[in-house]
Amino acid sequence: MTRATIRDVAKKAGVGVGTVSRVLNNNPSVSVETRERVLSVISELDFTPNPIARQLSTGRTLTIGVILPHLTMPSYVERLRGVQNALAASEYDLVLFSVETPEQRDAYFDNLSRTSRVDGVIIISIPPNDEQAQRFADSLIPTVLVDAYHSQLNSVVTDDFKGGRKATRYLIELGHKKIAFLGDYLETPFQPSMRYRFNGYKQALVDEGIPFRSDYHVEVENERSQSCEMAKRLLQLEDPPTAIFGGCDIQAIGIIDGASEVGVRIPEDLSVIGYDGIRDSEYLGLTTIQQHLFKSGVEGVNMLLGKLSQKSHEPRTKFIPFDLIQRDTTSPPRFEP
Amino acid sequence: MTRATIRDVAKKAGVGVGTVSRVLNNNPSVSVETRERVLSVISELDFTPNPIARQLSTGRTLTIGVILPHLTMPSYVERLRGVQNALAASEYDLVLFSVETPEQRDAYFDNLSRTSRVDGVIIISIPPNDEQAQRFADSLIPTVLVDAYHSQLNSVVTDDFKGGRKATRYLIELGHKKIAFLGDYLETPFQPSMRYRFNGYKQALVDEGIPFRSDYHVEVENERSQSCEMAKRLLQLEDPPTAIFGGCDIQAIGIIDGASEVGVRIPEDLSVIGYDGIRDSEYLGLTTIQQHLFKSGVEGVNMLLGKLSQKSHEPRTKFIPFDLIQRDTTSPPRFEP
DNA sequence: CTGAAAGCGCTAACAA
DNA sequence: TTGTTAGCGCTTTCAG
Repeated sequence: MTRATIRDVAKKAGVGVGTVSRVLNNNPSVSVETRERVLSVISELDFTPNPIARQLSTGRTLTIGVILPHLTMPSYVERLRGVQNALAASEYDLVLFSVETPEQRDAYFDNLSRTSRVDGVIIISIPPNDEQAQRFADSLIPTVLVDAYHSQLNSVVTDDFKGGRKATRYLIELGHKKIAFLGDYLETPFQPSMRYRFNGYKQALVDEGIPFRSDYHVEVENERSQSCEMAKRLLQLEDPPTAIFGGCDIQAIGIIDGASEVGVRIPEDLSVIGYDGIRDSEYLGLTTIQQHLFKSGVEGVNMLLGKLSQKSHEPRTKFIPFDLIQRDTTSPPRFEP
Repeated sequence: MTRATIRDVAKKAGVGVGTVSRVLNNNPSVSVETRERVLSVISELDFTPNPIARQLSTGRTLTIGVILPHLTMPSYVERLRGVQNALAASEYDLVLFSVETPEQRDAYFDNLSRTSRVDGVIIISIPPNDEQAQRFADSLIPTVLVDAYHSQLNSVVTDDFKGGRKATRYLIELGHKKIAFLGDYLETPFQPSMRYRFNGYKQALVDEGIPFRSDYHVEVENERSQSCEMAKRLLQLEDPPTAIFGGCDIQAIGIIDGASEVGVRIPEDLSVIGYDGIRDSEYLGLTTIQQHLFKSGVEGVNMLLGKLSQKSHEPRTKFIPFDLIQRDTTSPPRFEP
C-alpha cells in the first residue's frame, strides 16, 4: 500500500493542501477547529510528510555532512561523538563520510562542496588544500573544520604547538634533560598537527638551552605495536632518554609496552607523557595533554549552526584549551645528570 | 550566484531537458554528438544535478539509515566501520542515528519506519520490540539487524550461547573447575546477547557436571574500572576462582587490571578469557572469542543491498562464525584441585 | 534519437 | 482564515 500524501489528507478533511501544510508547520493562522479536523485525519491516515519533497520545496536538506578519517583511531571517534551529540539535539541529520585514501577525500570534498545534498559540512582532522578550501568558501554551504585549520574557513582547533611545548616544558621542569619524541611521520598529506607538536617540543628544548638530538626523534605509524618496538630501540640506545613524549596517547601506550618489555620501570626509570586524553589514558594512569576531543566536536557543531542561522561570513577560528593531566607515568629523573 | 539547473543546460545546449537528463543517466539513446554537446555545456556551466530533486522524482533516497548505541564501546564502532566500509563501495550514503536513551531509540525506530527518508536501515546491537519489528516489516523499507535478532526481520548475528559455552568449555578443558563469569547486568532493555553468553557458560558447566555457584557470577557496567573492582572482590573470596570469563573484552581487561592490583599473576594464578576480539585484546595478548565485528557490519550491508535489489521478503538470518583465539591469558590451573 | 509535458509531495505567494 | 496555484529540479512517459 502506498503512503498517504498531503493531498489525500486535504481531500479527506475537506480542506486545501495549503491548509494541511500550515498545520504541519504550526502556522498560527489556522482556526482551532480546522486544525483539529486536519490533525485527526492525519493520524487516521497515519500520514507522515515526505521529507524529500519538503527539502526540494524549501531548499534545505536538514542534514549535515561529516567528513573524517576512517574510524580506526579513538580520537576521531571521540570527536565524532561530540558532533553526533550536538547534532542530535538539533533538527539536523548526520551523514557520515569516512575517508580512507586521498582520492576518496578529494571525491568527498568535491562532491559536498558542489552538490546541495547537505546544508553544512564538518570536516574532522583533514586539512583541505587551498583549492578545496576555496571551493567550500565560495559554495553556499557553511563549513567548519575541527582539528584542522585553513585561513579561508571556520575552524575549531587546539594549539598543538603550545601543547607540545607545554608537555616538554613539564618534563624539563621535572628535571629531565634527555627527552625523546616519538610520533607520527611528519610528512603526511593529512594532518599537520603532529608537526606542530613536534615543533613545540623543539621550541621547549631551545628555550631551555637543551640541544635537539635527532637520535631522540623517531617516527612511527600511529599505532601501538610499532611504537612499542621503536620505544625499545630508544631505550636501548647507549645514552637512552629519561623521558619520552608520545605524539599521541596510542603511541605513549606503545612506549609503556616497550618499557615494560625491556624491564624499564615507569615512572622510576622513564617518564612518559602522551597527547590527546583518550579514555585509555585514564585507565592506564598516563600523564597526558588532555585535548577535550568530545568538546571540539560539540563546538564545531555550534559554530556551524551559528553560521547556518545568521549568515555571517568572516571565517572564525576557535581555540579549545588543553590541560596537562598529571598522572602516574611521569616523575623526576632517577639520577642527577 | 545561484546554481545551474538542468534547464539552463538544456537551453544553452539547444536541447530539451529530457535529453540532458538522458545523458546524465547514461541513457544509450542519445546520439554521440548531442551527448558531447551537452557534456561540454555541463562542464562549462559547472553543473551538478541536484540529488534532492532526483530523489523526489525517482522515489529513492540513496541513503541508508544506521541506528546504533552511542559510540562509547569499541565493538559498536568496529561494526559501524564494517557498515561504513561496505556502504562506501555502494551508491548509498550513510545517515547515522546514535541512541542514548530508550526514548531516543523509540523515536528513531518510529521515524525511520514511517517516513521515507532512507531506502533501508541497519540496526546495530539494539533489538526492536515486537511492535517495532512489525512496523519495520510492514513498511516498504528493508531492514536488517546486526548483532540483534527478531523473527520478523533479517539479521546478522553470532551465536552467543555457543560462544559462551565454547569459552567455558575451553577453560574446563584446560583443567579449570572454579570458573567465574563477570559480565553485564543481565536484565537490560537493550541487548540480550550477554544473557546468551551467560547461559552458554552455565550450560558448559552443567555439561561437565560442575555446579553453578552464584558467588562466581558478578554483574557490572560494561566498563573497565568497575570490572577491575569486582574482579578483585572475586579474587579475594575465600575460595577464589582459578579462571574468569569476562563477558566482553573490556571487562576482561578490567579483570586483568584487578588481578595485577592484588598481585595475582596471569596466566599462572588466574586464567582470563574475554569476548569480542576488539583491537585491544590483540595488544594485550588476551585470549578471547573473536566475533568478527567488522565483518558483521559488512554482511549486514550485503544482506540489505540484496533485499534492496530483489525484493525477496522472507526474513533471513545469517550466522557469523566466531573463533576462539588462544593467547597469553589462559593456561591450566596451577594446582590440581 | 529527441522534445514536450506530466508528475514526484511539499511550501509559499497570492487572492479571496 | 483559507483555497488555489506556481514552482523546487529532476525523471519518465508519450509523441513524433
